[in-house]
Amino acid sequence: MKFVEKMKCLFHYYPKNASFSSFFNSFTTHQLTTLTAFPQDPQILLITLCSNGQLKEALIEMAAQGLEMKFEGYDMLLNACIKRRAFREGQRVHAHMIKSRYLPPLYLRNRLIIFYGKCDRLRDARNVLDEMPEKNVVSWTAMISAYSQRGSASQALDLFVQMLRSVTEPNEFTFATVLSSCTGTFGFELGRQIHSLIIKRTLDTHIFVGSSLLDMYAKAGRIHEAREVFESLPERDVVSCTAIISGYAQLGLDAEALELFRRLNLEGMTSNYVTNASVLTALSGLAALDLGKQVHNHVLRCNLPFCVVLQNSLIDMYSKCGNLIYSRRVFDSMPERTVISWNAMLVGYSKHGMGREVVELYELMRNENKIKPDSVTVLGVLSGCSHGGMEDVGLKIFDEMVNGKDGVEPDIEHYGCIVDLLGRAGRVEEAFEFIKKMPFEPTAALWGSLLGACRVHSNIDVGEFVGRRLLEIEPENAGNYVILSNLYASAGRWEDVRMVRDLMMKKAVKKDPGRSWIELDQTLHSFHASDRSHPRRQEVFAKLKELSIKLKEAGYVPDLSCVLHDVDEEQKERILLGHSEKLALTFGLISTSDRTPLRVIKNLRICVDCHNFAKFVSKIYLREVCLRDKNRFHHISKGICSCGDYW
DNA sequence: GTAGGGTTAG
Repeated sequence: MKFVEKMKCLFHYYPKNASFSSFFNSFTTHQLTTLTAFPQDPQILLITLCSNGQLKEALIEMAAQGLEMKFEGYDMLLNACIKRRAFREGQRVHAHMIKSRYLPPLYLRNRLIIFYGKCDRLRDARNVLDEMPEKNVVSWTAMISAYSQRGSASQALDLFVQMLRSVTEPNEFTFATVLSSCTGTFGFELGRQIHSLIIKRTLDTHIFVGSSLLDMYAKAGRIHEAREVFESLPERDVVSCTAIISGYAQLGLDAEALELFRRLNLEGMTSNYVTNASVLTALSGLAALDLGKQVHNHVLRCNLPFCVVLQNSLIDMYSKCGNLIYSRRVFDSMPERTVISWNAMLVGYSKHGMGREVVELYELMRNENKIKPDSVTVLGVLSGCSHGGMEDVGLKIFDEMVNGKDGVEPDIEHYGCIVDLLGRAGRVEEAFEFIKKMPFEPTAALWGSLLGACRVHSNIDVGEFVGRRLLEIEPENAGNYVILSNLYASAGRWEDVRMVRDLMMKKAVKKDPGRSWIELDQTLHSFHASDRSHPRRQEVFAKLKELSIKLKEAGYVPDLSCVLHDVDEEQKERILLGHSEKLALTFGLISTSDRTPLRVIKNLRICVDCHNFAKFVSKIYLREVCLRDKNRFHHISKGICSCGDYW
């Protein structure tokens, strides 16, 4: 009894504006259990019930206490509801306050905002804020945070601006929160102004504010500014390090992300699952399978919590490194999956041209009926049907989507998949009609996909129309000129071939430099066209010469139409032989033992000649070649490619 | 009491 008396005394003197829950959390479970064994002060009973997680009983007690309910009781109840995200229960507590005409102090109103925010009830949270006779920095920040975490960036920014006009000054919590909503053109402009404000208050080296700031710059594509903020931080922690690594990775600066990850590890950075998920994104981009496996091992060894996000990253990494068996193994082992897990697996099959597996998995997803498909799901399925030669299934799924069966709103990308699908199947005219009837303005990418189909199926009428249209709306894209010129060449229209080439020279079209690479023993060997920088370049070029002769004897004919430079044939052949994917492939041949499969990655689409070259290599040297280009995987074996020569 | 980084697609 002594203990109970002592506690009652403590309650009495406990400061009224302080959190009661924190006071009570300092008691051990044993002490709390002891308490329940004694005749109760109603207030103590309520507190004990909340601490034991007996929310239902606590609500009954609240009803019984009626007008006697006090600050401490409400505080405990709300605290329990926030912890458990118990919306209905919390709502009853709020209703009880109103019914008893209890006027909650500022602190409790703030707790209500936090409670509603965590339960996704933004409208309710906002009502509490709007009805407050006075607000402090916590009230504003809690509401801004609620908006920002629910993805309502513009509302978060609006409220922040409103706060600046009020008497309350933002603090480091507010800045760290609001910066995470500074995305898009407008958000970024405001973010810059906030940055100046932060500098004025010498808050720019605050670790929370700083990481939020650097993340904002990175997401706006300003990686140098992000790096500057990162370097100016007086101390670093796992979040700021992860923010900068993921900044690089998300911009496709995979090598830089990896480099930084390695350096920070050497400096003693502790990584967590977010860091590892981010570095896996970079490794996916690089197709660095050995390094990816290393991260996987590391995660297992360190007993990092194996959360869905990390597993999703692993699925994606293995699939982008060409190892779908491993992807599926991770997928199958997951106790819980999100829509992203399904999407990553579906997109994996799709990029490998495995249409049947895509459709099977999609059916499994729908039969399980646990996770709802989203826009990316359908995109993966449609493109999987297209790449996997399952036109009818794809069209059926698209129809269902348009009729609202999936609950997914079709957008221009989905229409693009159908254009691709029809074009691939040789139904070029139909694809053309489909575009004309779309409820969207066709994009350059969409016309581009139709132009590709026109070339493969030699449809000069549609192709000429589409090609000229494309040169108008996207004159800087070299790829369009190449395809149109190929199309004219296939029809023997040499005048037009010359015209397209001249036009291309005149418009000074810059082409993305092609790059290919191959991973050997955890090292990436990268090549660009006619690259002479690799330490083993002489061996590579010697082998390439040998290959050229050997392959020609076997029937390989260089496709000179892939070279648009106005040079003689001999030189064209030399240019063609210097393509980066041929260099990487040749390097793989001389650096690995017989029959080892070769995995080559190219940053752009593979050219027709290199594709053909790889097919001959696979046949003559009995090698399996797995080639990842910008669009998809090519599994080449015994002279045959999984893409069916259409990509 | 309020705070920063993450996974698919493009």
